[in-house]
Amino acid sequence: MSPPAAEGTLNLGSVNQRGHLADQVARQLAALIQDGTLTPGDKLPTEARLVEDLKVSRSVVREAIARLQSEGFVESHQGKGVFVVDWSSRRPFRLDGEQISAPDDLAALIELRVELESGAAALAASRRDDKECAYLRDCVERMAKAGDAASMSEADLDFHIGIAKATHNAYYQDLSRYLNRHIRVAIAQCYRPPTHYSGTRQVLLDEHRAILTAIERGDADTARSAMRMHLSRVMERLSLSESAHA
Amino acid sequence: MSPPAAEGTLNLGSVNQRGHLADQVARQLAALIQDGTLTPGDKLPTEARLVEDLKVSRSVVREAIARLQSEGFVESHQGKGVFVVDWSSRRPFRLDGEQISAPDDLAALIELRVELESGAAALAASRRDDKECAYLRDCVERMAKAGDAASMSEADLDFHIGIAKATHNAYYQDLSRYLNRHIRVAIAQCYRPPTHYSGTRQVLLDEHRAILTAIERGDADTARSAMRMHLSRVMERLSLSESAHA
DNA sequence: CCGATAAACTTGTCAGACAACTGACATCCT
DNA sequence: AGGATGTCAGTTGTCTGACAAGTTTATCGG
Repeated sequence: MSPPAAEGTLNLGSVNQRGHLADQVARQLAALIQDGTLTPGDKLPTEARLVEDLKVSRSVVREAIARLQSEGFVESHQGKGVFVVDWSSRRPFRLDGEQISAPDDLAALIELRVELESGAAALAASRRDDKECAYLRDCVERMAKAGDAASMSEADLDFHIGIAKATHNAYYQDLSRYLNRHIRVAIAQCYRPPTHYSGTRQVLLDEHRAILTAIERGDADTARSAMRMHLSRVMERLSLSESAHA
Repeated sequence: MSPPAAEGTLNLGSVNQRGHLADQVARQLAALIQDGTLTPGDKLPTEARLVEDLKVSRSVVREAIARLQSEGFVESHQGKGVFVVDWSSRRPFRLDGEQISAPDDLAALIELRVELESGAAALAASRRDDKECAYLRDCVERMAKAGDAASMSEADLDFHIGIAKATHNAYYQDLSRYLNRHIRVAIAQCYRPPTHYSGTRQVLLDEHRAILTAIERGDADTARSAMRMHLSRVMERLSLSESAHA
């Protein structure tokens, strides 16, 4: 544990970023924590100091600190101060918008998704009930009938979420939902919407059907392999195979 | 999108829970969001209404809402109100303390960890460098020399974090670190510290060495299998095998 | 009826005051 | 000399009131 940062020595500058002041202060302080200027155990400057240095009201400072607390960066102790915690293992797993702008970030994220959803497919094969199978079947049918990329994408998302649900494991569901959402947002930002997808449409359908069939049959290993193959090919189609690690 | 909840009809009761008021209000509102009383698109009661109903100051309400924003539950729009977002896919993946108190919760979480760390081991086998191998070797040696359960556990944790690092994928590292921490905290809460672990110590060492050897050899498939076997056995040792899904 | 303006409503920020808590230091008692 | 108790300064937690900025609703005039 390093000695507490001396008050007044933090490079706080002025608040000059976008968004509301409390947002800005929270982001500024988070940056100091994430770049190692403030390390676990360090005490943040007092509220009074921050008010003076940042030229904002105490309410703004307090709201910023409330945010940092919720984000798992700090803990506040009345009468003592606000301290940086061991956030690297306590901060909820989150994907920040700016983090996924580069192809290698997206590739790394999809790589994680490959593992997660392969496992989900295997569990779903073991645990799905008839209703869940019917839902997955419906998703694949909707994909087959989709008239545009958006409908296709929505049915695709529902398929993947349906599989996570069929695992009967809430953590899989939560994480899968979160990853799926962010990956789709990132893809939409990085890649032009395909004007035609007919070239890959049949391939996509075949891949989804293979996954569905394995799940229906209760064949965990085949479901796992089919999902892995499907998602690995997503990566190839996005030309990401060589970008997953720096 | 359901019509906004009518103001005044929320069962807000009084603030009577532990912790600071802003914490309590945030938790209370989060519960309303998570139990479906407030659904995505719904507008929260105004600050003035909350102040009146909860009999707290406006600062407390604002700090609570700041927390909910950071937690991914709501967005606030000046002049309009505070609205519940589609939080189920936008809220960072988090593990709340109370969530992991039952064996079936812990089993579900370990089940997720099995997939994640199996994948990590495979990637680490493909990507590790000599320095990372040396670090893993050191961890296993520390485990072999550990004089008590705490030292063993610490070396074990470092081994797993070292593997996640060797994936060269930041998402794996973040998620692995987060899962490992929470699983250890949950195990410590649910299970008595083993007074003797000599019965399983050799087995544990052998399992870790098998993983290490596969990683050193760059054998992704064997590393994956060895890690899967190791963690599945952790579940068995904790008598969790039959608890992973309800 | 439609467009412009004013008023009302809602969140964002500021400032000041007091409450509750912590730690350091001084004083008192054994 | 050592331990217990009290005081004070510093820090966070809460409350109150005021004004700024943005949105929605109501009013007025053509």
